Amino acid sequence: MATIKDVAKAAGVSVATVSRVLNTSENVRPDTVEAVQRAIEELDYHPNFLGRTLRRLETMKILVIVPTISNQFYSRVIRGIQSVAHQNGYHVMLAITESGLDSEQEYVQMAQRKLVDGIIFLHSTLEPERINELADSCPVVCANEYIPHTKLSVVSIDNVQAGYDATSFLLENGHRSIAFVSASSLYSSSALRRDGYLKAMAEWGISAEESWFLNEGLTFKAGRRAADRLLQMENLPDAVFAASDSAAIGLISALSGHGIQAGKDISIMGFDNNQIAEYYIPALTTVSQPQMEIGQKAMELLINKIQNPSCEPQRVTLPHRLEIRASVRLAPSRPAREKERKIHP
Amino acid sequence: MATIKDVAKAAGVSVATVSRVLNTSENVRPDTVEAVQRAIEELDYHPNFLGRTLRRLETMKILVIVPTISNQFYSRVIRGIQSVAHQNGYHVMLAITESGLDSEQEYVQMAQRKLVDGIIFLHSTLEPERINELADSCPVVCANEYIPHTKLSVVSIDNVQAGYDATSFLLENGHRSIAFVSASSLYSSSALRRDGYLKAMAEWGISAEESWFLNEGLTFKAGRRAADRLLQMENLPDAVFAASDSAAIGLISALSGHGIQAGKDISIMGFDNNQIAEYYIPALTTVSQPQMEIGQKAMELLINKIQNPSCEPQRVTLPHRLEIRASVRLAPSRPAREKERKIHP
DNA sequence: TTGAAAGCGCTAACAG
DNA sequence: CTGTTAGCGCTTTCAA
Repeated sequence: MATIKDVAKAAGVSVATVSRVLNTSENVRPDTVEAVQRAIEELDYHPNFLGRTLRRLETMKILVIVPTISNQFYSRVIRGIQSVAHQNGYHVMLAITESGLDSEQEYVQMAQRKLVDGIIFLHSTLEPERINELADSCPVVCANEYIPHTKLSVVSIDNVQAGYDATSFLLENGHRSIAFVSASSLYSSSALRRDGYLKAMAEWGISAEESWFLNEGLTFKAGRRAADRLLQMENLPDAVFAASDSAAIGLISALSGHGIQAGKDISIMGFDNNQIAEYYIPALTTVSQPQMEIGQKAMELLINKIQNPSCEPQRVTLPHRLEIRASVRLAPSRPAREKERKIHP
Repeated sequence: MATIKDVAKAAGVSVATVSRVLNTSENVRPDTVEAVQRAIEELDYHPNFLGRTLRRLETMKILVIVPTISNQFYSRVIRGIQSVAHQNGYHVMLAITESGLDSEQEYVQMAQRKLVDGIIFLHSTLEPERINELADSCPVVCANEYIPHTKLSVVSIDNVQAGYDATSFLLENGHRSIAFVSASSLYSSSALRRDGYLKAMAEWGISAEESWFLNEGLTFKAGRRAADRLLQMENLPDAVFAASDSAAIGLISALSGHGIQAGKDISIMGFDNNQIAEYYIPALTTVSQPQMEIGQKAMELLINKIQNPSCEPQRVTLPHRLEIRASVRLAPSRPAREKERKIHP
């Protein structure tokens, strides 16, 4: 491996000059530049960025902590992050915490060890104090989930409003008994959507029954479990609002195995508008989130924080949208043209 | 930021001793260890790994080049990679090349610049020569796709056999006119599955018609496009073999919009056994790949290559399996118990 | 416009 | 068992 020294020697200049050429800096005579470049070419030299990194004490890497990438919601947020990262010369490292294989704690150390310049949490199970500690020594932002008792920047939709809109839509279309499938309150988003759900129900004067809350989780399997519980009830609810498309699909699939058709015998509302929602049979009515934008904005905030560590944390709310398809039975009177209503925060 | 020097000073020892303690090395008196640890505690010292990295000239990072992470196939392979990486102290960086946003070339430079210790390609659009060049200066392995004219280790299923098995299954169940949806030959896996398809068709004395080859791609949208073409044919084929579950689902969804039911009016075979396959309606008959294992094995090969650069490239073939569900109509005579036949390479 | 030299933070011989 | 010392490869003052 040729080093900068070898190039300097070959070009008959000092390492400082080579360094200048590498960084396309000015103040080098054109013929010197050329000589250096020839030497680089001849030696097939590639600068070792570790040296630069150590010297500059910046890695140009950021860490994204994500529960799973099997869910399209996260993969789209990550794409958003990656696009902005790339535009700004950053590289993205992923910490997938699912299954506890990689302890979050362990990854957080990477920041303290200066292996990354910042962290984006797409979800966290760490205690707020630990996060605050971390945030004191390293730029951190949250996307999608809000971590209580911390003063971090966070970008997400208005989950309360989204839960409210989804539930209202069900109510407006004549559904009254509405079950709610979500993750436990480990996810702030789930808890907030539930608040929205409760608010809408209250407005219509309906008090939700205890049995309607199915905290089975957000996965396909969770949906299936929720279906099992639904099937054991005396009265099947009119509708189910699931806090993820995967859960909604698990639900529909399991119910269909018992001859219950979504969109006909029962209405199912999903959340996220994953690509499959459009292709599922029946196509899923769901709440669409601007996933790419969430990622992009989060990365922008992080870069801002890296460049200007003393800046104030921000709370960015992006718009969601109801995506009306076939899995929710509409009231006969409902006009068809109201296909996509955009709700701004 | 406290450095190793500060700790040394505070503990009244040399930096070498601190370094020894950090690396849990032997040969340090217990009370010295304790003194150092106290100093570390007091100063809230976190070692800066960049120093170590530069010194050891190894980053303990590997790069995974992947076309997309929105497809569950890739996310599972990545999980496999990550699990083995983690066990061995490596961290994973992702290069998502989809949409040409991140040029592959650019990422490959990271290896040359010593920012990563090795690369796993899940797919590549680089010319074979460039890959070979790269492989000369950096450990590289391929997973899933085979890159022709290169001498890299690669781990995948036997795609010819898988294509053959899937097609044979359709043939055995009475289907004769079978369309084939796949990506263009940019993906070696697609080309190989096609070979298997042709082999099976030939064995049954059926010559595939030109119009049966629908090289629309592997995405949901590709499946939809394939459906459009199917619908324009004079005679709808008996069955379609799609080289991905997403394409199969796009297909089924689009056909269903025209009143054609998969599993009844037409048979659809998918590929990959994504989680959705089980939850789709109708559930997808598909070829299951051991995605996690592919990733794990690839990472093992890479680590081996890193530790022993002169080792010979290997070709690892993992078993696939037919997953029989509802989207393929079975011949009446077919015994039900042959539910899962495992085919070893 | 260029070079010499001092590190970035850490590790690893080599002495003692 | 511990300290001294010489770098890893690069950038960046400071002089010349």
